[in-house]
Amino acid sequence: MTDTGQNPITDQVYKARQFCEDKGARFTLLREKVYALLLEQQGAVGAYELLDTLKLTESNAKPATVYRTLDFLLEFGLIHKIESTNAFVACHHFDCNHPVQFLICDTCGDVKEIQSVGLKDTLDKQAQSVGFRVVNQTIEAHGTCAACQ
Amino acid sequence: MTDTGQNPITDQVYKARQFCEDKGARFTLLREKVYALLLEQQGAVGAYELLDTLKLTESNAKPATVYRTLDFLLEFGLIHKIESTNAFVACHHFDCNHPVQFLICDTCGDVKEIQSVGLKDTLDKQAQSVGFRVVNQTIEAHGTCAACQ
DNA sequence: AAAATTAGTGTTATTATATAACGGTTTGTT
DNA sequence: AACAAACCGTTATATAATAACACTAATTTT
Repeated sequence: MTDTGQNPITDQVYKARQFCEDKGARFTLLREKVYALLLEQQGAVGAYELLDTLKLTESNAKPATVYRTLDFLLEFGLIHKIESTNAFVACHHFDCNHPVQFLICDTCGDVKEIQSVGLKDTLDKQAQSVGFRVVNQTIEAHGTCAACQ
Repeated sequence: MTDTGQNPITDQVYKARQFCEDKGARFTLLREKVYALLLEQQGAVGAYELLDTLKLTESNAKPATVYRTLDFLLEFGLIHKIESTNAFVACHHFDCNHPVQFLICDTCGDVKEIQSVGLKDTLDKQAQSVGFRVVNQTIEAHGTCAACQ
């Protein structure tokens, strides 16, 4: 499989495989399928909704199947978890190392990922000023996207 | 019951009752008890942990009892939900109208609430720049508090 | 190449979190 | 007193996530 520029999802999956293998991690068929399913979604998806979709081709899939796979994808930054909705969303630029924040449209369900270093730094500084050392951040905004206004 | 300055929790409960009644909402005994229980905790508490505690005095309490009460308290801003841990924490200054962010210590479990207008505005602006209108924000930092370092 | 080790998956069961629905009771209003 | 609305008790169920164990595939060591 090569990056042909023909199919965005295929290309993204290819990039993900390269990324994993470069790190000595195995991008198995199951992991590829789950990642591809998430890429196909326009918004974030719950684990059980994802399971239902996965079952169409992997009839023996179970909750643990999905959660284990999601754990792997999360660990390598290929996907993100939206904490406020318990849903998962594919990440398209796992190779750059930017902080991440989400804009979640409550009307159409679309999730836009933004990468604001300024936002991250502001929170880090606020924390630092009270002696708190930040390890990771959850920043999610709910509202209405441009298209839905 | 008056604000005597003797017991911080009693005083806070008193303030909460005033606040609710000013808004025409009923601060029932159940709501008072749940709010008081949350005030007694040092960190955030899960709904079922709260239920167990509540059962000590309200032996007939059920999940719905707790969730309904939490919903009321959330609606009036007397408590907050920590999305990244599915836990609830009492708010001490529901009367001021500041935005809210949380610093969650993963070592001792303590939750510190901060109110940074700058942080809120930064996120609002970032969103605005891509045409997104923010209705509410979830900002939570995990890490290590000053005491635990 | 065989053995040993590690990583990944299948499967069953269980735990944790949250809501729906309905009936009865209390509170506030007319 | 009658009525309506809000609140609470209760049962059932939906949704989200993990534990534990056996088996298989891949990788490393010998």
